[in-house]
Amino acid sequence: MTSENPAPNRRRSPIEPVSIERHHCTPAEQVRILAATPFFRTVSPDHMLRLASTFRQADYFAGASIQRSGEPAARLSIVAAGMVKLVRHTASGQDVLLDIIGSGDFFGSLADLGDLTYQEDATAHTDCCILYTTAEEFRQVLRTYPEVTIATLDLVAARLRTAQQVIEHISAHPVDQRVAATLLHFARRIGRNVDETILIDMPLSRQDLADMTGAQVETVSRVMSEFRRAGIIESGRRWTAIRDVKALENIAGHLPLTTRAVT
Amino acid sequence: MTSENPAPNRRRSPIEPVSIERHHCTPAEQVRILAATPFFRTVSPDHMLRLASTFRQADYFAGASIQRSGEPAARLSIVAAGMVKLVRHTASGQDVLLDIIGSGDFFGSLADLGDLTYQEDATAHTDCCILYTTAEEFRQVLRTYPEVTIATLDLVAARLRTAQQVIEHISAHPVDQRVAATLLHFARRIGRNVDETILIDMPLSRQDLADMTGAQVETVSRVMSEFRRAGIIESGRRWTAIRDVKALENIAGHLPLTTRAVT
DNA sequence: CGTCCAATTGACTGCGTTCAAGAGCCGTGG
DNA sequence: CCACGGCTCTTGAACGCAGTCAATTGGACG
Repeated sequence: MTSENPAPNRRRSPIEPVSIERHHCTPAEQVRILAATPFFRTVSPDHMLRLASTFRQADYFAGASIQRSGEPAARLSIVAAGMVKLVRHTASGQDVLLDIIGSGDFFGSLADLGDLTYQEDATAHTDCCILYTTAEEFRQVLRTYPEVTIATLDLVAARLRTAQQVIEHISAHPVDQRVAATLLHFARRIGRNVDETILIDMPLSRQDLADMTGAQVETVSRVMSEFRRAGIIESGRRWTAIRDVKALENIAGHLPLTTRAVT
Repeated sequence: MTSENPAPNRRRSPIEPVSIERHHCTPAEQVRILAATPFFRTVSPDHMLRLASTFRQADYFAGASIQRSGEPAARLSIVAAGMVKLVRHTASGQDVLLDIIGSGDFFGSLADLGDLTYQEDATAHTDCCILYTTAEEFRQVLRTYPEVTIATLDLVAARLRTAQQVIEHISAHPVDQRVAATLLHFARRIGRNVDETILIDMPLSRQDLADMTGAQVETVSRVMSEFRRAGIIESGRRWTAIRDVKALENIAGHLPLTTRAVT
């Protein structure tokens, strides 16, 4: 049987042509993307033009390194397209995956004086397009546009709250609950309703889930198999689908890792 | 034997008269304390006077509840004197202690729109004095004084970095390393050099350490006994002393939980 | 068709939790 | 001043969740 003729019991991958990520943005697109970002929603279009000119662009193929921990924290980066992994490598060799972020999200330095070096690696999780400015230039933007500073504060505060939620989960909940919460986290951010299920259309390996939940690959695999056997989820190479959100929420303890539904 | 005549083998508690925390601040002290806070360092004295008038004061005895998670996030609070515990109670009954903060630190709501209810309990860890303003008033302050917004952003960004460090530790390091890192965390914040040791002059129960490291009381007790037997630490009812910082740093993996030396 | 890597599953180990009992320390009240 | 009660802390012993090691499967791609 070919891929045109799916197996009877298992529906075929719901992401049709493996949508190719945009790999480069025109200047007009840059402005549009930046303006839509939580940072700059309040900025008027003409100011936005000048402001966007302080940003440069860089494209990366999946797997490429964007920034490395320990390097001087020189840039503030915003994801224009694609997804970026934020990873801390520990001395013991275990990786800690802080988050996988998408279009409109930021990473890098906010130019806090104490923030002299990057604390984590940023890697292109898919092919992606990054808009970046220097820490100093962004600092200048903050001084010029106070409403941007407030927006930035809200973004960082939201991320702090998420981080504290993660601390709670890793401190006090068993692995299956943490995996469930992580799946709901992505469902809320990028989930789309498809065929009575919530489709998470992104690569999310067992290793990724393990690094996000502070667990081992094998453990996550067992948990995911359990979920699959219970009819709660379904997953393929580049996607995961939640068939029974209620069940997942029950397992996660009614406490999803992120509240915001939109990015 | 009286407390004037210490036991031969064990030096007596190094905190002399169990210093009584100030329990109420005069208006002048309020202004001085607020002005010394990272929020308002850049504000000129005359502006500071007006600004301080938006704050009210409340005093709490040790153990008293200051805010409860789930309540509407109406206040931004700053610790004027004493120490405050920030705790999340989990459904399973286990507590997660996010931090114990002191003079100049803040907690509560930054008036982020999404931050509608408190995410954690705040409890008076010692007798303490809290200066608070409403979330709305503080929002107005941010709009009026952009440099305060930038300072706030830096504070929240620093706290985010600390939280991510905690995530790394709890995800990837065994309990003894986490306890060591937590002791160093407090040593850097409030440690004083006394008799070749670093004295952490605050109540810090095994339960507190357990809740901060995501471990159980018994496990922390074993680890601390191990440290004591190795001559690394010494501890009493209201204090902990580090005799061998290098050893602790080695155990923690040269990665203390906080970098800043001053509050 | 063969190679490579992710995922799965099983068996065993061990760190940390859980359960339980005892020791130390302190405030209180007789 | 000492005895009592309640608390935290400590230590021991057994259990269990998750980690580790190892072998196999399965899917993607050249």
